[in-house]
Amino acid sequence: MPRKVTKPEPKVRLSAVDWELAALEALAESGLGAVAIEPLARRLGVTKGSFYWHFPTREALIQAAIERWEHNDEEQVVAPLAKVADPRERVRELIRLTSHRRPTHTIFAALFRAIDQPLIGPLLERASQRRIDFVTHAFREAGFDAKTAANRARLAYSAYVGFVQLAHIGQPRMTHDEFERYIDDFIDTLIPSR
Amino acid sequence: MPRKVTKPEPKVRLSAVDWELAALEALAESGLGAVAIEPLARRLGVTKGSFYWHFPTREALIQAAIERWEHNDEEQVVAPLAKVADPRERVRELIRLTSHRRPTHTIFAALFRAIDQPLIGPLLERASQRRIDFVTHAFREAGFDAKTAANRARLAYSAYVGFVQLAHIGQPRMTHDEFERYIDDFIDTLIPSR
DNA sequence: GTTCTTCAATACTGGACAGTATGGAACATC
DNA sequence: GATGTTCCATACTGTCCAGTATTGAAGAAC
Repeated sequence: MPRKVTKPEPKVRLSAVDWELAALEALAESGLGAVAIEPLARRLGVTKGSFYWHFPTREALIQAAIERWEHNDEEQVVAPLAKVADPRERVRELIRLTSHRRPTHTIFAALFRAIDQPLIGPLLERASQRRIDFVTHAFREAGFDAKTAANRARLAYSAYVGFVQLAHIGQPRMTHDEFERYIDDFIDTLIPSR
Repeated sequence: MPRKVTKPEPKVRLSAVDWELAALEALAESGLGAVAIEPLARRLGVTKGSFYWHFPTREALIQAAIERWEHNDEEQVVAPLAKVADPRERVRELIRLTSHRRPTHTIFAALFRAIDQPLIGPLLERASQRRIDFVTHAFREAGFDAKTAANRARLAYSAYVGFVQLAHIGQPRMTHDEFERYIDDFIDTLIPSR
């Protein structure tokens, strides 16, 4: 017997971090609009009285949550890849890493759907710039000239952003093998093996 | 002297079409959330009493508006291209056509940000499938095998979707020439000139 | 010029949520 | 075991919007 659809977690006591994590969860599941005090409170089994002790405002929660995500994302995606010496292999790894859905990419997609919101736009601008720079640098190391490297990085990143959106409606209805084949083609197209 | 920021259009009398066009305008400017009866009424210089004469519900308005967009889009983008005989040239034209911002692409981007909404998801699924099929078919005619054509079409469409999103925050801050060069590289990458 | 149809204004109800104010319960500390 | 701190509940207010009900006004039809 499921304990209740929206698990009102009879947690003893909450901290600000609990609210941040719940916010990210709601964001991933149902978008930024679902990051609302009262629904989150219901979800956590408390009332909004709790929330306003930990945060002054909804915006502060969103701020804290996305900072947490940004930090976590940097740590789990960018940092591990910096160690890969061969630039072609580095890009291959990046694509492989980002092409398999993980919670952080679900959040990434949700953020893009909220790109109009005041805090989210600048966040995505920063994140996008970092990623594009990362790939541009790798392409340069791989021997492309500056302009070509920049363009190809933009192309790769755009394709990633688009793919993440499409995956959200399950548009590229593919089997696992088809998907792998797609990724391989993707890589071959962007990084021709000379 | 601007007549007033939100132009309360002292129009004599409105039709359902006026509401649909206003809905599309609001959608393009501020997303689906802005397609709300009362704000639109203010914008049109009337009250919601008018709206509920023409439409039974907000959903009906959205339905009508996106149908209008879908029809218009089919007529202005897909149809003209079907005439281009050479498949490579056809894809080139498509990319050129869709890479320069026009109102319909702004709407396309806004729709993607509302992909969670009940009416929008299925719409984008249909539209995406049509576009991907279109490009896949062109690639097949250009001599690619079935799988490669499908993958490359997916890649191209994903890049388009991502690009449209990024353009919304002005992320690929490019001059006109840089942009043209980017498009050329994009085309060369996807359709190598043998 | 009266009647019918079309469009719009006014004045509601109701729901969802942000934010405030205040009181209460549990816990630690001394 | 009284006191202070931490966390939460309750009970508000205010805002925005969907949807309904009713009335009113302008033009068309007769």
